[in-house]
Amino acid sequence: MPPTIYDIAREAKVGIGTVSRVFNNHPSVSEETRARVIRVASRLNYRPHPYARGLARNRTSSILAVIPFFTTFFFLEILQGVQAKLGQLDWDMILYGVNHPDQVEGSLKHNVLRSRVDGILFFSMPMPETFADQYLHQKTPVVLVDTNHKNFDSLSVDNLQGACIATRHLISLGHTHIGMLNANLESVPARERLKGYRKAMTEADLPVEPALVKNSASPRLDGFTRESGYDVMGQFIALGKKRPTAIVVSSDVQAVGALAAMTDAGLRCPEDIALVGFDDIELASHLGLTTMRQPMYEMGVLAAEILSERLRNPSQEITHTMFVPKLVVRKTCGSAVSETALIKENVA
Amino acid sequence: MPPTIYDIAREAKVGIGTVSRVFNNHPSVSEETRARVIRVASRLNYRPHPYARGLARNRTSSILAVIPFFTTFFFLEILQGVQAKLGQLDWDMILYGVNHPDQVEGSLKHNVLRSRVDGILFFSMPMPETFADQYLHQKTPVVLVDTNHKNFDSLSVDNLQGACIATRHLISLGHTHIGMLNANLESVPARERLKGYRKAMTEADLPVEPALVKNSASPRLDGFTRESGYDVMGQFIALGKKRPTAIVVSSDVQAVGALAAMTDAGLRCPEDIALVGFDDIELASHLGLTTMRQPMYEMGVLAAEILSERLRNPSQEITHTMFVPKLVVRKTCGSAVSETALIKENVA
DNA sequence: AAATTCTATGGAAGCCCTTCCATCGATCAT
DNA sequence: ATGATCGATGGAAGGGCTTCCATAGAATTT
Repeated sequence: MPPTIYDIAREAKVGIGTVSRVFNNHPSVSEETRARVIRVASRLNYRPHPYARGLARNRTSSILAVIPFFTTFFFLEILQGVQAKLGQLDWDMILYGVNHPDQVEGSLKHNVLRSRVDGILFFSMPMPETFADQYLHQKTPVVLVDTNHKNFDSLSVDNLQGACIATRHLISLGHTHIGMLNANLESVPARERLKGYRKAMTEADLPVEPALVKNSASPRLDGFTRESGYDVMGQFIALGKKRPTAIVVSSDVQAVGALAAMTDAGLRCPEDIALVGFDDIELASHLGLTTMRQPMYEMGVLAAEILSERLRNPSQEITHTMFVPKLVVRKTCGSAVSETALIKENVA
Repeated sequence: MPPTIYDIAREAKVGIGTVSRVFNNHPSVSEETRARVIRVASRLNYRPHPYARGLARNRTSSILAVIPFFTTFFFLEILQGVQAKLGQLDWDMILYGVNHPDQVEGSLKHNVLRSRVDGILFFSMPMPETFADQYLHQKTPVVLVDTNHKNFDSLSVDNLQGACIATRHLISLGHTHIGMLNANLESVPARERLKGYRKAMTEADLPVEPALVKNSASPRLDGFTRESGYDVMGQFIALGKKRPTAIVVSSDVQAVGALAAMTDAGLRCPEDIALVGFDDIELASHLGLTTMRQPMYEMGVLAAEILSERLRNPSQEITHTMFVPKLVVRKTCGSAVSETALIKENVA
């Protein structure tokens, strides 16, 4: 049996209240007493029982991270950031992964409501209204990452701006015949990225040719898949000589498919068609894909910070923070990065 | 304020003991009473407070998963399996990621010992002896995944067998001049995989030529890196005409580097050199890499099962389970899989 | 009919903390 | 010296549950 606060109190010849005060850094404990208690506690290897604490304080010191297991694993890096912050705050992170988009509601119902937590981080999935109501009502703070809801703090990426930067990069390399390979326009990010592309083109006085703007119609993951990239790239290739010299692709996963389509058609990247991706998934560095990188670790840290802020002050104004992705130049736009340099990239 | 067991008892006109019994499926509650309690509870949206429960039962209904954030993310799939099982058992999973190999001990000390959990899943890292002692002493069950310790249950992959299967595959395709590109032999898996390669070669009466067995000397991640794959492949290529026609590579990450080295040298895979990888990381399917796949989801499920078994019966014999990886045939060994078929692979 | 067993139930005690109120001695102002 | 104030401390109450003991009544046995 691990020692309890009573054991410490007895051994240190103080009351339990004093021991508790020591462990909660309460000011009104004399230095001698504090030192004595700490000495005894560390001798007995005492650690406050988190559940007893939680019960008495009416908070759990743990938060729940709800992540999609079904999309790319880009949020793992975010989790690192989240955890870095949680560690400072002495919070635990309970992880709950949703396996399938359709299950969101069902599995939340069963699992998420069960565990009482101080707050929730909700990743990359639209939050079902029933849950929004639920959490709002029971006043559980929720921070959304990579998704949105007007009633909750959120962190997301400026897709418009990102696509704009990507397009400008291609323009700066001298391309004028630039296409956009998009995901399903049902998806908000896809629409935003399209706007960014349009904006950059217009700014540069380049025409936005409808024939060069293609998107997936696939409902699966809103078209953010390798297959959809492969298919849509096929349409571009079918344009023959009228095909674009460069394409802004709405995600790295699609870019992988697009590259495969090019290989199949005997086309070379970037010589025949240059590509810029979006996301900077792990794959991208391996393939030398030029892409837009989201500051994921930082987003994780900030997400945890915002959550802790809101716990401290529940009535503060709701914030929606936008991160602007950064251009990571590799090979698929024809810049002068050698394969060797690419390989070295991850060494540092 | 959420309702408590007292609210339910009052409303349902029973004692708190009865309510508790209902929620713990205790047999001696009459059907009418049980029904009435459940009705009231669901009307008031009652859920037992997990911390109060934990305190009273002296267990937490949560386990801790300690994973390395610094290696490849292959264990995410394992986590899916783990969670599938935990869900059935109504357990929570607290995630703790270690950011750097050197930090294992330090961060465990600070974070892991703090949270009381019923059990621990420890992934892919050698367990420091101090912790082994600690957990053994406080009788916290630990299950190791992808790592080993004689005093704890463990789940791992049969590296010898896997490498053997990979090598046999190359032999069956007619190769006789087969090399092995290995990681740092400091690493146990690397040594096992070498043994497997040797075994398959010997079985087939092929000579194991020292010149065709090369390994990384890099200490970083024991040479399981893209860079080391690139470098060692360079040595193979430098052999000129005496180079192998096929190579068993000790990990997919290294295979990616090896492929890059081949491209740089103007060699084609599989025409000039065929490759088999190991691990089946996400990348592998995108690159069409033939590789050895570990049944990760299943390992996760089993890990959780073993942990729950041990909780039920702490004195049972310690088990060490080996999984044999499966060969996934793609393109890098020259089998007749078209790029298109490859792309379709993930659709189903 | 009495004695025994069984089933269903109520609720006190206990799990380990935090927090608040009460107390005590010391310090300070008058 | 006296009353007021203050810092340090002890410990009861309370947080929401489980579990065990006690008990009432029904069912069974003698």
